[in-house]
Amino acid sequence: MTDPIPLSLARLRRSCAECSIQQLCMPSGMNGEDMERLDLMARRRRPLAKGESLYRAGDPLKSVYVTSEGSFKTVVVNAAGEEHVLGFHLQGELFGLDAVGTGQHRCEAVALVDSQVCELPFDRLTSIAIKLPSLQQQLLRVIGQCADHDHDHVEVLTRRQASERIALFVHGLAERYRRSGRPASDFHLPMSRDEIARYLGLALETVSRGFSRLHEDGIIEVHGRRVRILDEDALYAAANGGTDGESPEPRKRSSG
Amino acid sequence: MTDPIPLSLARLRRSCAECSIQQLCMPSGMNGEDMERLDLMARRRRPLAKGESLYRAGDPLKSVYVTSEGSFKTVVVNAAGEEHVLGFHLQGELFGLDAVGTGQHRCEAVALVDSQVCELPFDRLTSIAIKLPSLQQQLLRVIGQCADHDHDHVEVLTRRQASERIALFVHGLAERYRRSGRPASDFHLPMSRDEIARYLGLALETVSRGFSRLHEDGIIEVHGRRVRILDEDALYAAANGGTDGESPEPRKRSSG
DNA sequence: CGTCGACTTGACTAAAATCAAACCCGGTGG
DNA sequence: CCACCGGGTTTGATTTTAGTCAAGTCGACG
Repeated sequence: MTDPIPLSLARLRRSCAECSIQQLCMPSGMNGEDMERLDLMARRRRPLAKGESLYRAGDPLKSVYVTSEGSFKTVVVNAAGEEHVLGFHLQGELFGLDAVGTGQHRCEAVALVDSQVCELPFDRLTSIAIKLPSLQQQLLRVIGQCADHDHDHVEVLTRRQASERIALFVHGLAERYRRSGRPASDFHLPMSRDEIARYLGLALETVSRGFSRLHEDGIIEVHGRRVRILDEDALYAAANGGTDGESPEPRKRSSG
Repeated sequence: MTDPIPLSLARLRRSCAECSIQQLCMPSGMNGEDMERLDLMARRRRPLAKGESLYRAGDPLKSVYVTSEGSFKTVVVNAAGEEHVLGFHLQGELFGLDAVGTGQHRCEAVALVDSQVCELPFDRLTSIAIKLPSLQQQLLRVIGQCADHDHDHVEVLTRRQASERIALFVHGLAERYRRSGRPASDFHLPMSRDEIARYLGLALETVSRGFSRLHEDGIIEVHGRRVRILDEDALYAAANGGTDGESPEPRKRSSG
């Protein structure tokens, strides 16, 4: 593993500016003392090397986390020993809320690449929220948005066609890159085909074929983990049964 | 549709005693005034006839709800016009939190049978929570538990085999009935095969076959919507690849 | 008693899983 | 510099599974 990236102050500022819960860390209606406390709290950053776990299933809820550099996956291992991927957590995104319900984490969070998290001790967060209605509101909203991610996941999983799931997945990633102020139509996948497959409930070969097919159709360009979206509308159409960009008649596959 | 059930006081008390968010309505460390306000708030009950919608996608967040009688489903209709079922909400269960993230409901809630909900205006809930730390804690926990339901749904959907999804679904229902103090191994499904199929991401015929198979195997007894669990361990095993109660060799299908 | 809707069952078809083999690329060492 | 290695990825051939189409059954209700 390579050494953890030394944290540059400029990068830190940028990552905070792009953070999904920026309003938690720097709410406007906050007095100096609270501000200072929250600032201290949120500053606690932690580096993780690729493959390292931030928490594991069964760990007690201590903190929630925001990816400040890199990316994470959350996984559960079922009774049969298979790993299911519950989510990917890109830069600026909050995760770790799976423990709020029971007080214990239900899944394991693993760094996909060398990464940094911003750690938010949960009890401090709630104790400040009690004093600060706007923070409480914001906290609730952020939690709600995490639930929305789960709903998005469900939406992907209920797509019948594998090709639709894959297109929707790529489209969703692009959306999230855009939201965090990063190029949305040209990016590097932090996760393997296998991990995508375990997220989409498919075999890894099926995922690979799906990517190839989108490439063939001129919707995206793929080269390993490098993805470039050529036609976002067609991608979205492909995610919804291909009623638009796709030809309704059975496609001719190559020349044979 | 039949008339809404007239609310009996006895039933009301019972349903409150079994409610998942009972601690929200009757927290212990609460002064008299708060108690009274919360009581008033929570008492607002509303009957819905089978098929009626409680809210629709796009509706602004007003309240969250607890099923006090009957049951609900939440659904989204996708671009292709297909209905996907996101969840079922049995007696005593909280729902409607899908609007917390954006302030608007993302899905529609429909009564599966003639039902009653206990309506909790969200702004009042949060404004009381600000004054009452224990309520805030509890509120967060309850929201977290709703997110857990979504995770359960994901877990079901990532099961490869249709039979596993179905077994896990039945098992999960039993769990929930048990939790709400109802018979857990002999119950009546409030939803149709079609609705189960749309929840599990399967064709309704596949769901029907799955039930029949569990019946054949002596794990459950099914007669339409009447379900009786004969062997809970085997059911759980069937949900996890059937490594236990199931025979590993290819099964002989009946006699002919 | 007939009708309707929900459910079940069967036969066939389409799709994705599986098994298996190549491929590409970055890194390593000769 | 080039041969070799290994992980991740792509591609192909085959098998298994669930979806689709279609017919039939069951039960509730008018």
